[in-house]
Amino acid sequence: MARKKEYNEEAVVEKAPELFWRNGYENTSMQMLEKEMGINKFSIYSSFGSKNGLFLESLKCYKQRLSTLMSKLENSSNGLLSIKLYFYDFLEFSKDNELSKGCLVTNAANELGETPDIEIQEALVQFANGVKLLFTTILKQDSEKNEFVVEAQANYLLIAMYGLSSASRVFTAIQLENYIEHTFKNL
Amino acid sequence: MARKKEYNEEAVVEKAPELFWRNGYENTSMQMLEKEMGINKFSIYSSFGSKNGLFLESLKCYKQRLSTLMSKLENSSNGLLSIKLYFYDFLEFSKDNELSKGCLVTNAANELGETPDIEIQEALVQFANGVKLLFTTILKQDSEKNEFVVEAQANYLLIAMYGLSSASRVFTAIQLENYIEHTFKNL
DNA sequence: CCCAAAACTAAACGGGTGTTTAGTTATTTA
DNA sequence: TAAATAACTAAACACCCGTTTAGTTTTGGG
Repeated sequence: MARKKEYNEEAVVEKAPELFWRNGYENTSMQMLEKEMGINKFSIYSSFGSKNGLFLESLKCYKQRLSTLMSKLENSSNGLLSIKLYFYDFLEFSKDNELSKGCLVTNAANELGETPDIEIQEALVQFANGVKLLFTTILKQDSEKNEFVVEAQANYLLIAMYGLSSASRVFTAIQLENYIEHTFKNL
Repeated sequence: MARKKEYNEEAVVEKAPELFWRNGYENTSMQMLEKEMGINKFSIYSSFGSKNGLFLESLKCYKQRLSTLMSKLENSSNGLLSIKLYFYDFLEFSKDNELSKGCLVTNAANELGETPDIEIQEALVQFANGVKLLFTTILKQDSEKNEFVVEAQANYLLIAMYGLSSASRVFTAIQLENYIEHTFKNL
């Protein structure tokens, strides 16, 4: 064997999501990542293979951070009210200054071009499936709803969440609160 | 005087929005624009000044195309039902293949970085204001709604439209239809 | 008819991108 | 302690970007 790494991979990768989240994939350069992560390009490439690889690891980090909110929802028992709270929690979670950074996953989806990277696309789809499943589980707490209603409402809420994430980067907190309240009035 | 232009500015600029719409601003290169518009870079620069200038002109084109739908809504008298129809009309308008290209304005907003171009930002805000004003006008057709309700609902519908545009690039037609129906359920 | 001016072509420009590669330093093991 | 090997530094790589510029062609007015 030989020389040891001077950095901890799991520690430095934590610095990457913030940049991708704030600037998007294309507008985050290796130069910025070098500076933010505190290691140079060679080390990034030897640890993560490519910018794409690093982004995929960043997605994992992001999901883990968001898992706090998702666990809270998963362990709640107030049905729709809990989901509404999740919407508000998400806004708080993604708050940057007066505006929000949106959602790393949604931002990445909005950035997808005509020929998207398959691995990234797959990661985004899986994340969406996870959120929808979570909504479905909570909605089923209300035994009055049959499976078709649950399916339709979960779909509705998934798209509403997607829209909220995207819109949160542009609209004010008051407007977003108004949006959430109206969104749940319809259920 | 001297030589005449071999192309018509108003004709060639019509080709640009499609590219920006489909690929976004950053992922549309001058090379692609040259090919699509059928004139070379020098001509583009002498007619539109810069890539930014061309994009601003493209936004104008896009607004004009969308104005067909907006006029239809403006001249309707079925209140909320007309707005719902506008949502469906928009999906049809933005249809590409099985998925949609979304909305050029929304796509641009989703692409905005930390220090956005002022002119572009202004154009996007003005567009949003126009849509909101249109929704407000239609909502006022229902005399039962006081001004606060109208304001809140217009805001809600604006964000819902923003979300729908963003989501339309990712979700299926059935999912989007389900979203629209839920959106208008309790207004 | 000729010359000035505008429109064209095409190449070059400077800079930034993601990625790779020499060359050096440090550490482990035999 | 010496050879081997992995981690580091930093420069170079090839490419693409938006933009400009030199040089040519076309045109219209004096």
